[in-house]
Amino acid sequence: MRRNTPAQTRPGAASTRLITGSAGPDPRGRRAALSDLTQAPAQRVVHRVLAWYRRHGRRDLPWRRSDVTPWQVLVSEVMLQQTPVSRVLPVYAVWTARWPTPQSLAAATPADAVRAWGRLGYPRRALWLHQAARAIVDRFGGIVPDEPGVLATLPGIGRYTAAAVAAFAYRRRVAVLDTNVRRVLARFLTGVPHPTGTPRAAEHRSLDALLPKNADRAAQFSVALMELGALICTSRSPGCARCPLTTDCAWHRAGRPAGTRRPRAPYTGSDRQARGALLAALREYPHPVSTADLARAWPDPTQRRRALASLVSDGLVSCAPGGRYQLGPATADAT
DNA sequence: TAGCCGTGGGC
DNA sequence: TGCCCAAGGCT
Repeated sequence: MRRNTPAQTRPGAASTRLITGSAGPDPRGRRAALSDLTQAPAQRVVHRVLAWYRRHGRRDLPWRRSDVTPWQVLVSEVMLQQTPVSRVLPVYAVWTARWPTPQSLAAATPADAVRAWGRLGYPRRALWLHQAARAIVDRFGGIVPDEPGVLATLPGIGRYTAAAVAAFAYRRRVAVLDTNVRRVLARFLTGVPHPTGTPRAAEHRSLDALLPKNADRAAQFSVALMELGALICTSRSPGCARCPLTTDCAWHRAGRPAGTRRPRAPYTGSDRQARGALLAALREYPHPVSTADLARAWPDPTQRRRALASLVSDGLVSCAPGGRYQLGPATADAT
């Protein structure tokens, strides 16, 4: 298998080095390349990315407007997890109009949240957001926390989302390492086209080293880097000709080698598809649904039972009177 | 850590 | 037409 060519390192080069990918021996015996940024100091990278963003990258997205609240930023970040911007926009508009504060969502039922989630995908996020709203009300007086470590204690808020909320809602100087940023840095610094697995500590260190000292500028840089990955340095068809970092990019220098990626499990016929079909049937009606309706949504009885059981286990579905099923978890006072 | 968890648009 | 992908998180 072909290995990527490290960026050229000149002897006696200066000390500005950023490390990315897996530093040290990796499981397959590869040593990560060290990219010498002498020819492209961190400041120049930051400057180029910010200049590109100001001229070409800036999209008018509702969660980027100056009047957004931390709560709205949090909602947008959860919705954007593994979900394209274009599909988030309409659901975000509905959610933020209906539940503009943590208090308002906390006062709703989990079933309302799941129903309003529609077909965004990964519907457990609706439950998590609802639980997060209640936690924010109960534990933080209705104020969205501004510390990444505290944010990450909320359901559905992991390291990325916590950093994003802290940086974008509170202008905290926090490295925001999402899949776009990982791809940009991996390609630029080490020539790896598709970083895989959980982000490594070395990747966080590389991003920290790049991050401007000024908190506001750091947040701008994070948005710009994410945008660069989303619009130019894309996974499938990168627009290197339009990229402000091409001339110093290790991956570009190496001739853009293909790299390898992990195969993903088939979706058609999977339990995931079955769950989705059952949830779609449950969303279709405002009232509890009969087992016959669910059978029409997913005919295979064994898989239907399994999928339904997992949905109930997740709290996305619960039993209703008359052997029917409804959206949302069983309520504590239902008995 | 790997497997699991939705959905629909684009190529 | 399928395959690939999109601002992850949880167990």
